[in-house]
Amino acid sequence: MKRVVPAPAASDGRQFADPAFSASVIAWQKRHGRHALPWQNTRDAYRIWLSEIMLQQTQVTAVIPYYLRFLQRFPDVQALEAAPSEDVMAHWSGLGYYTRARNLHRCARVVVEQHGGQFPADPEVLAQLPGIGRSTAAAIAAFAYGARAAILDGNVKRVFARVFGIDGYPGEKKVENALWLRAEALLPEEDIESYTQGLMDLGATICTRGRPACERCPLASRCIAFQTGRTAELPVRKPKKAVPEKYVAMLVVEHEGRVLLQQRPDSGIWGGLLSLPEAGSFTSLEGKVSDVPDLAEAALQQRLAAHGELASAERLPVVVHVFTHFRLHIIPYRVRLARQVPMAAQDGHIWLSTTSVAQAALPAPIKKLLLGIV
DNA sequence: TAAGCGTGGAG
DNA sequence: TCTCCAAGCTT
Repeated sequence: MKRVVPAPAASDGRQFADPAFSASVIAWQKRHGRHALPWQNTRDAYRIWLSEIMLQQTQVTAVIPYYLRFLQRFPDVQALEAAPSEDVMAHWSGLGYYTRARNLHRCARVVVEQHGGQFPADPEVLAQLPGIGRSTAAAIAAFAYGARAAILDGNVKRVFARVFGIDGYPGEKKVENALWLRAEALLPEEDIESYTQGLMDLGATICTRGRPACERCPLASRCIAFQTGRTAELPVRKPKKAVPEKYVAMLVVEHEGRVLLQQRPDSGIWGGLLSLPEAGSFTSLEGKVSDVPDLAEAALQQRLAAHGELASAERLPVVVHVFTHFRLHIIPYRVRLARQVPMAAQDGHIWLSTTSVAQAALPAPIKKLLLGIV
């Protein structure tokens, strides 16, 4: 005897389709959305690409001045492709996540060399380029070419988690897949630009993390979080973890109006940037803070043997810099040399004029430290 | 799959 | 002062 089996839920997300949803977003965006950001009102794929990369994990207000300076120096993909990497890194200095800058430069080369200087219109092709993932590819394709492609950034995740009452941390694969399914299913047939921008604008100006303005939200009547008083709980927070403490001694070696810097490796923190030479480092798990001076002194002597004769050394105040995943205590030593040993770019060392510090490809806290003392 | 990767603004 | 995390991608 046969049992009646309920039809399996469509795994392609068709059951989530809802034209009224996108209609609400589009109508709201046209009337209340943002229309004057520096990267809007253009179809220039280069400008749109640049903005999307800068905006990854970075807020609009932080991006705007960098975007304008970058565009002035590198007005098109050919200019960027032809530029030396130090120049590119210098214009990214302070914006963070520096892999983005190196991938940006790599991507410019690929676009010029393999795509005739034209960004592809197909999101799947875009997503093959360095630094461009699924969501960024969709945003570029939508804004530059009107392509029908779904984004899923932090704004969309927040809006969807609340409107559809989706539990679970969105960083979790299972939850993210469920969100992508909604994103694809809810795409309108037309007016992709307004819809895509509308989702971002809703998340940025109405459906904010704290104190969302639900009374002005066009989706409130269909929002599960709003109806059930759960806007403060959704989306589910990232599980908290202990933040490791790291300590590093850094050398501020000055001589005749120049400061000694060292190129950092491409991988790891501040990858590809210049920074101060280091002399001893450890995490809170390995040793004690009180050991740092001794570690530094020892490394100091070795280092100085390569670069000159030590005239004086002085401890500077500790700089604490907080990253997303650890806290760094920088213990700077100000060192003056009696004479400078002739030195080529060994180990990636360079002498930088102190008047050039503000323009250099330095990490934010190092630039700030140097500008305060040289 | 989850961890690594910056910085600054908001609350 | 402290917590949280933003227009995510890469390995």
